[in-house]
Amino acid sequence: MTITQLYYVLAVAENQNFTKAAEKCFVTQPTLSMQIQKLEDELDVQIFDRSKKPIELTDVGKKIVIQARNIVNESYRIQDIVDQQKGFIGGEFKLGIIPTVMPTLLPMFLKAFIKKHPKVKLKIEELTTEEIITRINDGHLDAAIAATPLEVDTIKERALFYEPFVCYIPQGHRLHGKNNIDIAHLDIDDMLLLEDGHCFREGVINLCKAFKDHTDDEFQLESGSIETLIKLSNEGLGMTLLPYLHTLDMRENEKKNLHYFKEPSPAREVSIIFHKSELKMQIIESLQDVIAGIIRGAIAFQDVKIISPIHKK
Amino acid sequence: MTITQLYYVLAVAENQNFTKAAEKCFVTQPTLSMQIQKLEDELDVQIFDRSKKPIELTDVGKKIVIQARNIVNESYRIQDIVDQQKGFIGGEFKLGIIPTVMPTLLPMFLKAFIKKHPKVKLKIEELTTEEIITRINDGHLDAAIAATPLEVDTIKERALFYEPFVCYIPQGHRLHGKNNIDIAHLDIDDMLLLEDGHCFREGVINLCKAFKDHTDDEFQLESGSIETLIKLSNEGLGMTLLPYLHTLDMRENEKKNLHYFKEPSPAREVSIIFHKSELKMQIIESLQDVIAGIIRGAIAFQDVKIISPIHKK
DNA sequence: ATATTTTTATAGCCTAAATTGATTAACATG
DNA sequence: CATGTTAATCAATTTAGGCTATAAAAATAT
Repeated sequence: MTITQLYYVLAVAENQNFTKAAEKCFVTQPTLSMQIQKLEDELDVQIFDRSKKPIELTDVGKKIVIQARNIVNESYRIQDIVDQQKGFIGGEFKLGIIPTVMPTLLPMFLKAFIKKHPKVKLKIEELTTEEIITRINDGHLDAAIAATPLEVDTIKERALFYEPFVCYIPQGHRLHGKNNIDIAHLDIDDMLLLEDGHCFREGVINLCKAFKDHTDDEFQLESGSIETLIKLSNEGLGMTLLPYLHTLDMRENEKKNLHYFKEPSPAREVSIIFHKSELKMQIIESLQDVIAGIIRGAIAFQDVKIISPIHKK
Repeated sequence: MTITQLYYVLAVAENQNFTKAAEKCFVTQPTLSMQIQKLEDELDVQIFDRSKKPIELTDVGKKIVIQARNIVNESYRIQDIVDQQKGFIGGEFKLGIIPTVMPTLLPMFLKAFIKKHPKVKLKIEELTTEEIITRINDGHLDAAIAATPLEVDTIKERALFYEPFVCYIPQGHRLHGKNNIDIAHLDIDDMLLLEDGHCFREGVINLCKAFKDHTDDEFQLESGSIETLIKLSNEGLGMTLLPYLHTLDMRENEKKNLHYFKEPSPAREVSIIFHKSELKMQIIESLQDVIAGIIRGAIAFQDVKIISPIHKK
């Protein structure tokens, strides 16, 4: 058994296809076929059920894949140990960011981070929380920035900052003009929400539900971006909630529609998250430092109440 | 990097010698030299400091060895998964047993276990607790039977039974004839003890210390076996404590000298212990079942007070 | 039902890597 | 200084991994 063989198994299991997996591994398909057969012979067990199309894992195969993932990850850590010893911070680093954090936070820290670590090849992807969790678990992401707590036991979290929710209430709305909004005043029915899949949406729903038990899940107006949300709100279609950082670079005439919650303001916890195996931990910690340093000053709310970003049934 | 290379590194680290390590791996010394050099080249770091005699690990080397141990162990688990799937219970199984448990417990379960699992090649070694911990950690033991709790975070414990301490008090001793001995009556100064390194000794000391603060560590009479302890006691050199199972097959005239503690009787917890990686878990669980089944009935004390087997400073 | 496409397995070949035996170099020890 | 021990080096051999080409099997289209 070799680490390479295990790596091939992972590739085939992921792609459910020898040919595609071979491309990902930069070898030819016969190479994969043979190495996997060799491993199956050695263990004297079928890992893949080749009678199914697309190809499937057998029951043992599934367990072997989990273990293979472990071993391959742990093998990466040896290079990690060496890098750490040498103080070398570099290589590819794949970071996921949720859509509602991406446009505001990324410009704040990206330059500083690249300057600090020119040898790190940052690859940033905008992904939903769900996609992030999958990719951290299968090793396709080294870390991510997401709203927490997530309660996923394979993933560790380190809080970066607490970002308050701010009300955007257009003129003519019943709450317009009021400041120090109380959570109890919110009504999910005149609240514009992001599309399904955004954890900020879940946060808002959780917040509203905290005071009113609302089982009807059919929200009428939904949008894919916060910018659109603001425009829809301006059209008089309802109020909406914005993450605090989004309110910093708004036009002056729109800023007039911002209304803050009375403290403790509801807020989301934004964290850097990563697999519990703690691979590339130096880079993660450095990124954490950079963001924490930049955010300090930008957000200065004292007392916040953290809203869960996950949908509870 | 290959699993084989990591295995070679472990062998050299353990033996501090390429030639001996090569023998253990069933390859020639140049093979080891070359493979380890190759790994060092690939990682671009020295794992061994070859200027020292005997050869030593570098600082990174030490960390790499820990990680290599992980990876090699995890790779064994793949075969474990396959075996488990097939319901195959077999292969080599290395079990350590502490000296004060060995002679009484081993005869009780050995036959039954061998009969239940004829394909398992049992290798049993009598070892002190300290040796057992080292060998479980470095993978030279699959499991062991020892007094617990040990508080070693790499090792898991499963209690098998609670074995009460029984007083052996020769005629003429101040406590002779009394039954329902109270712990408070014990005096470490007229207590015969096992040699250093036996955890039963530590247990007895902890027990005596519980009531009298005794800092003088110079015990006069010490012995390497419980049999000798009894003989010394018969010579009028003091009383001693015996593990309950030892009292079952004593001669009748010696049984007269046994005095039980009043409940809750002090007792040692005897457990099957194994590395947290839980390799060969089917065998371990089966062994646990066999021993638990046999001991049931042999020990029927209701209320016991567990004495720690470790020396606390 | 047949042709076409897609996908995996097989075979033969080549190259690179692992291993060995023999030898050398370095070092410690009597 | 000689001797024994131990790791490194070198050339030779074996083994294993990978490639190209091709066959076989299965799915899809005609």
